[in-house]
Amino acid sequence: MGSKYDRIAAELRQRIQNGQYPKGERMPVETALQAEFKVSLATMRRALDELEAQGLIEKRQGIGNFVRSPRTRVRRTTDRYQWEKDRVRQPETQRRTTGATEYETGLTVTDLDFHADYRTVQADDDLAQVFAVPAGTRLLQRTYRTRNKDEGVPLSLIESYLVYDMISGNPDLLDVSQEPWPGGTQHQLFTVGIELDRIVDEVIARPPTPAESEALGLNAGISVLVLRKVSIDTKGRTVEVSDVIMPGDRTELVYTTQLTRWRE
Amino acid sequence: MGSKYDRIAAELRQRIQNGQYPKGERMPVETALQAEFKVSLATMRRALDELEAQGLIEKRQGIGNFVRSPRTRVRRTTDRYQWEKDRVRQPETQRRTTGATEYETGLTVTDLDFHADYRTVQADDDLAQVFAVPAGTRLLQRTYRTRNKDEGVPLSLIESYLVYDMISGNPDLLDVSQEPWPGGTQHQLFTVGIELDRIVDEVIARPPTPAESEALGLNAGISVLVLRKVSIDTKGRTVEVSDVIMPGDRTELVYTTQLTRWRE
DNA sequence: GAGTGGTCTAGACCACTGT
DNA sequence: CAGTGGTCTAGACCACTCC
Repeated sequence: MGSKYDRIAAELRQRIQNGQYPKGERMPVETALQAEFKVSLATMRRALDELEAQGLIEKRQGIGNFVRSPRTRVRRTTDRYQWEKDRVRQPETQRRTTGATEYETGLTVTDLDFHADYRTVQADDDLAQVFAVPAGTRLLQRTYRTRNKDEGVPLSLIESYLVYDMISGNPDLLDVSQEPWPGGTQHQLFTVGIELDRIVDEVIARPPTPAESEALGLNAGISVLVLRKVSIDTKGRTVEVSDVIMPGDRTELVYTTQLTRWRE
Repeated sequence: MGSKYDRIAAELRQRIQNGQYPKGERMPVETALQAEFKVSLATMRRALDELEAQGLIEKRQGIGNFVRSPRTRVRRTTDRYQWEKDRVRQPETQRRTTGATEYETGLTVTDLDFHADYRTVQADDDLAQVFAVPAGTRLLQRTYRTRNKDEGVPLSLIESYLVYDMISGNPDLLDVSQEPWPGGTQHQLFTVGIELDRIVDEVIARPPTPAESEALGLNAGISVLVLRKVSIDTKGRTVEVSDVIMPGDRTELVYTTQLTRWRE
């Protein structure tokens, strides 16, 4: 804590907070700061690394170090789970047009970058346990990337798993060229007679793998939010497992827990 | 990507994954690795920093670098919101004894480290907006730390806010010495005639502040999960806002969304 | 080409841990 | 005390961005 770079980082944090280095602006160049604090370049850079890891600055090679403005986060609410279910039994024309904007951060047609990819894989121990099937059971693995229409960077990386034999009754579901499927996964399941009872989301945060960091365009020090979404049908079977990787600095998850009223 | 430290980090990752450096064990000392890869110490350490940021190793000064075994995560489910509500109207003896173990990761009596701290503060713009009150409104701020009985490190840092005038009808609620309150916050609210209708959780991940990093004993590169829990009563008022800071590498949040059945 | 941040070196010394 | 990782220096050269 008493190290030079810690004290320098603290001082620079101060300057950012009191507006001496304004949000979005470039900071003094490293050699200037080095001279001001009378330390070696390596030490100066170490201090700046601290600030980067705390998400306070962004380093851009060849240009400079910039004070970061807080990221606007995309809200992902779970209202859309019910909303998607309600749409399932509407006619297709309806499903295609229903205003998806309100839920545009979700798995809706208009904002998916459909480089969707289908594979059949064998359940590993982890997935076998969640689906309550033997390891090695054939699964359909679907890989998606959602992308904000405006930006180039993906909002999330998704891997979805379905038990192959549970959905093979409708060959269209096994065909990647059918994507995007109007009405979403719940409608796909509906075509093989499956109705969802509930969805369980498990949320963790962890450092990104190098591949995830690359794919999501993450800055150093930013974690990913990992959402495992488990869909359970009215017969109590796990019918879909979906792993969603989201950038930690651009995501906000919202969950509403409705409580039952007390009896009078 | 083609940098030396990246390639070294990748190679070491390999060795960890294939078990050449077993989980929990000490890695070769830095000077040995430096000699093996024929790089300077600084470069070697940079490679190891990468692995640390990815949560793969843990550096312990004066001892060595250790391969990390994956953290066991504490699950925080939202079932306990309803569970806590159900307990509210039970007699106190009941409330004190009901097995809290099942929900021990939550705000229950047995696992709270009650260095609770009460202050009255004025609502800043952020809180004023959430409570839908004018900025400057008097709030009761309660600060907690939950601590696992086994370990020394706090599991979470909590700041809870209540509108002062909404609860001042029961002076006990303003008195820190009344903590821990059997039955939890929902029971406290019950004593001033408030029944909760729903709870909205907003979840984000972000790098820790230095203070949080210190308090939670976080390793470098680990983010915190921040949960803002907003409690809304049956009259539609926001009655409590709670900010919970949890270590990203030791926490798992679980949310269940119940869907309504289709009409036959 | 000028200016910026990124990588790397070789070496010194400090701080912490266990014996 | 010996052995470990942590900090810091001074300087060289590379890679990227913009004019």
